[in-house]
Formats: sequence, structure tokens, C-alpha cells
Amino acid sequence: MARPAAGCCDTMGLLKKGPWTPDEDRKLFAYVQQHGFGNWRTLPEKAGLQRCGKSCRLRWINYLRPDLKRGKFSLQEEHTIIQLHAFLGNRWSAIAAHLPNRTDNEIKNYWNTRIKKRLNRMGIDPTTHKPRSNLLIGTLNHMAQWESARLEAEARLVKDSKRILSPPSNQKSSSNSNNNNKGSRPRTNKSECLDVLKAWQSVVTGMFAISATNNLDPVIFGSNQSSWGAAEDGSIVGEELIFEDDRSKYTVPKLNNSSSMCLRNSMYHWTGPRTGRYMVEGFSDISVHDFDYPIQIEQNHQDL
DNA sequence: AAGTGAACCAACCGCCTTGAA
DNA sequence: CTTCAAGGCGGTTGGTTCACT
Repeated sequence: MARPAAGCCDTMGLLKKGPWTPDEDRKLFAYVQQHGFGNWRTLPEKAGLQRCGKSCRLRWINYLRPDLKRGKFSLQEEHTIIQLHAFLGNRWSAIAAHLPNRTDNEIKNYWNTRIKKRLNRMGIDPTTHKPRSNLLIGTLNHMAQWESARLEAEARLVKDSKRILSPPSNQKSSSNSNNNNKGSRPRTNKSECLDVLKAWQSVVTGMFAISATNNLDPVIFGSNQSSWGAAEDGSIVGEELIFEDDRSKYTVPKLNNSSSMCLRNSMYHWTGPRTGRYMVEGFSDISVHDFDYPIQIEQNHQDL
């Protein structure tokens, strides 16, 4: 095919390239306003521009079009982009079709410079929208250790419970030669395994807290199958963590006897009574999976 | 104040699709 | 059916601005 150099109708190298000047913008805008853009190839000459038609078209579509909405993307727009990208992939024009007054170029830039990086920081593959395996493996190893410790502690609890229940009432544990090797700390019905649970909670919430202090987005780890429940006696201590940046507010509720945390469908899910708060605002795209756990989402006051 | 790297974004490049001849 | 022009699209580049040291 005797086709000119791809991408440009300027075969002689006579046409201007690079940033548009205000004067060029005025000429293009005035011409399109008056005549419309019938044929981009012939438009530059008619409009008195030393540009190729393709360049004019791009300038009009991405910058001069009067219906363009410029400036910061709202949280709602960001949600839409992430969700549509999960379905459509890098089909920017298709995504742009769902975001009135935004250009595909703008969305593409926003994705590549911000959302993509953020997802990466969170250990989520921006292409597949799933947790990255290496992070997952590391996390799973870590979790496996905790799970192992938990099971061990639970086994010890059961064992201790039997021992506590079995002696006659007149025999105190402090006088029991089998039970005095670690001092005479009185037993309570607070199980030892709860220390593991507390530690686990501090690790999990710590992840979020660290993320917050580093001005990063919360990290959501995920896997499947493994599950973890909260203490049954409600003795876990710790406060609900709330932190926020200029756009979002994140809440990590404390675990107690009426709430629990588990892994399912590659996500952590907290369950429990409604607190009026939400888990991780701003990432509903990530949370939208076919799980049957209610996730509280509270709209931020700033956007939406 | 100067230097440096990161972040941002406009614009370009090259390939693909579409529709007319 | 083939060819070709034009428009459309996504990837990439490079200049500018910002933040930090």
C-alpha cells in the first residue's frame, strides 16, 4: 500500500508540531465553532493552521471541546474508572463513554499516573485487579504462622481448661506441684489464645495504620479458604482505628464477641453489628465480589 | 537558591478499523 | 474483493511543574 507515514499527513515535514499556542487554539476553536469539523484533513488549511488534521482533531477532542470537564477527578469518577477497567481493560474510549465530558486521553493518563500506582502499592495487579501472587504468598506464610500459633494456643486452652476443671475444689492451682513451674499467676477464664488473637489484630490493624502514616492507601490482603474468628468472650482490647487523608476516611473496627474477620474470595471481611462506618471507603471496586458478607460503606462527605 | 527526581499531562506515533470507490 | 483515505485508538514520549533535599 502506498500509504503515507503512519500517524501523520505531513509527508513533507512542513507542518508544525509540539505544544499549541494560544493563537493556534483560537484559530481552531473559531473555525470549528463556525464551520464544524467536516474533514479533519482539509481543516487546517481552511482554518489557517500549519498543523496536520490529526493534530487538530486531537487538540479539539482533548483540549478545546467546550463540553470538556477539566480538573480533578471526583471519587465517583475514580470508582467508575476502576470498575470499568476491571471489565473493559485498557479500552479507554469505551471507559470514557461512561464518563461524560472526560476524554480517553485524560482517563488514560489518570489511570497510568495515579490509579495504577496505587493499586500496585496495595499489592493488586492493575491488569487483573487481583492480589499479586508474591505478596499473597508472603502474606499467606505470615498468616500460616499466626494460624498455627492460634491453633496451638487453642489446644493449650482446651488442655488447661480440662486441668482446671478436673482438680477437687479444695486444691488450689498454686499448691499444685504440676502447675507451679511458671509462677502462681491466677488463671482467669480469659484464654491464652486471646493473646494471639490480640497480636493478630494488632498486626492487621498495624498494616492499615502504617499505611496511613506513610500516606499510602490501606493494604488489603487476601486469599481464600483460611478463616479466622474473633474471641468468643469479647475480651479483645483495642480501639477502632480511624484515619483519613484529604479524600477518604478508613475505618478498621476492633474485633469483639459480636464481630469477626475472615478471608474469603481473596478479601478480608469484617462482619458484625452495623457501626455506621465503612471498612475501606474508596475501594468499592475491590470489595465488589460475590461474597455474602455485608460490608459497611459510608459515603464520604467530600465527594458524592 | 540550586539541583534532582517524581509526578503530571499534552501531544505524537504507529497500528487498526471503517467505509467509499 | 481489493485498495486507500480518513478517523479512531492505545502506547509512549518528552516537556513542564512540583516537592524535596
